[in-house]
Amino acid sequence: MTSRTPTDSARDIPEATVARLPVYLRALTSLTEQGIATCSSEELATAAGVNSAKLRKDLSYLGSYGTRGVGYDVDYLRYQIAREIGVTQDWPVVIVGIGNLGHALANFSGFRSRGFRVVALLDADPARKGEEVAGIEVRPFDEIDTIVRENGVAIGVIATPAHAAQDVADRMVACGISSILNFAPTVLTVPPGVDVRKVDLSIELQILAYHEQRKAHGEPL
Amino acid sequence: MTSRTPTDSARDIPEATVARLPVYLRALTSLTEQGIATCSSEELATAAGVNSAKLRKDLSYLGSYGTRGVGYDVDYLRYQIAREIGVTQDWPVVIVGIGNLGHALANFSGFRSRGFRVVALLDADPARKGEEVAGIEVRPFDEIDTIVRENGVAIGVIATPAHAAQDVADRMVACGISSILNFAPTVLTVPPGVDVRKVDLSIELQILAYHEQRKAHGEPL
DNA sequence: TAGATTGTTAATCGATTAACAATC
DNA sequence: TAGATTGTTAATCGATTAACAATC
Repeated sequence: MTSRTPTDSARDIPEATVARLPVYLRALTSLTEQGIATCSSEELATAAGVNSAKLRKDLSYLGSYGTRGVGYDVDYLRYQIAREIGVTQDWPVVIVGIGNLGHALANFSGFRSRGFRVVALLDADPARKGEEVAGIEVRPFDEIDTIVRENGVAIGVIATPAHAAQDVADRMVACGISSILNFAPTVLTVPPGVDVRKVDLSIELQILAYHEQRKAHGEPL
Repeated sequence: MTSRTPTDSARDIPEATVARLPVYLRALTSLTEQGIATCSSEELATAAGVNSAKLRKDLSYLGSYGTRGVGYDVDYLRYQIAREIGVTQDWPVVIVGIGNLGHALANFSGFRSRGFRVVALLDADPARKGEEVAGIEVRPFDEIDTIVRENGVAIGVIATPAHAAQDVADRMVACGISSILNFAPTVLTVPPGVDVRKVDLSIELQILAYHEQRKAHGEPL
């Protein structure tokens, strides 16, 4: 860390570390459920699937939440990481595109338990209005402005076909959403200040295929 | 590139590059569909959402498939990348866990068009035997050994609840699968030589939440 | 105190980027 | 030839890792 004042509690956390914090959070939750109150960096690292040097380095960006010679208090560390990520309160989320994938996302129970709350399901097809999925009413896409404003939505999920995704993203940005999780297999263009993350099934499979192909040809591991 | 013999056509492609090749592939397909036969690194980079220096560096690991002063032949480059990734033939794939997500995956049309073929849908619940999803019969999980052997399956997709995922992975590995795409929110332990990639909705959302939280607090972008 | 384990340092490794020589 | 654009170099930046001093 270069410089820190007491007020800006934690700055400059590397992206690679940010991406692992949710993994640590989950591992800690799992330890709590097993009734484990204290753990070493070695134990937590194993539960999270990383090595302990990386874990300690990552945690060092947040502060000093362990005790030398002892380890970490599971609940305390869990809370500190949750606070750092920002999931001590719920984030309202909208899902756009209620096809097969949208259905699956709406029904995903991990949402609620991990700091997110689906406030609306939106679909471009007006005929679907009033339909209910996972106890949430499907509403017309045009209502997005109202819904975002009324609920203070900052995060949007795109589960539409590829051809519709850019328009949906534009509309999301226009009504104030500044973080987008995109499941549509297309590159989105958004203004600076808007974060986009993508989840792409066929890209993941192709990465596996690349390595698989090399295994098959007798390459060294 | 350190050293290459004529026979080992392309070695030592960095992981970061491998992860982007599918993105280039998609961008090239899209250019073809637009009737564009030739493109510069700048144009392709824009379509893929990266900068042109990175694109050229990435392509340089595969070989020299462009023409200085001219650019790339879209179809030719597309084929070369597809060959490098290994998606010039179809890869047989099994999906385990036919809940909401499994349904969505089974119906995902991008599978077929991008080098993969779902040969079986497997579910632990014997009552679901005979059910049909996306024109594919749901079969009991126990038949996995037969199915993998008969179809030469190397890639498995796990779409089960978290608590079942490790058992499914063990069973996949036991019958010869060496690449796993895991949608269950849990860390999988597998032997060396087996590749696992994970897709995790709540982790992606938490990464967005972290950045969103900082925006809200007036941090610089 | 002795043993254990954190938090940090410093070295290494890998990825990105800008610039430009090569060359169509 | 002149203009355009690739493929490569080298510098920079960020991530990982091992080792260990600090300290409970």
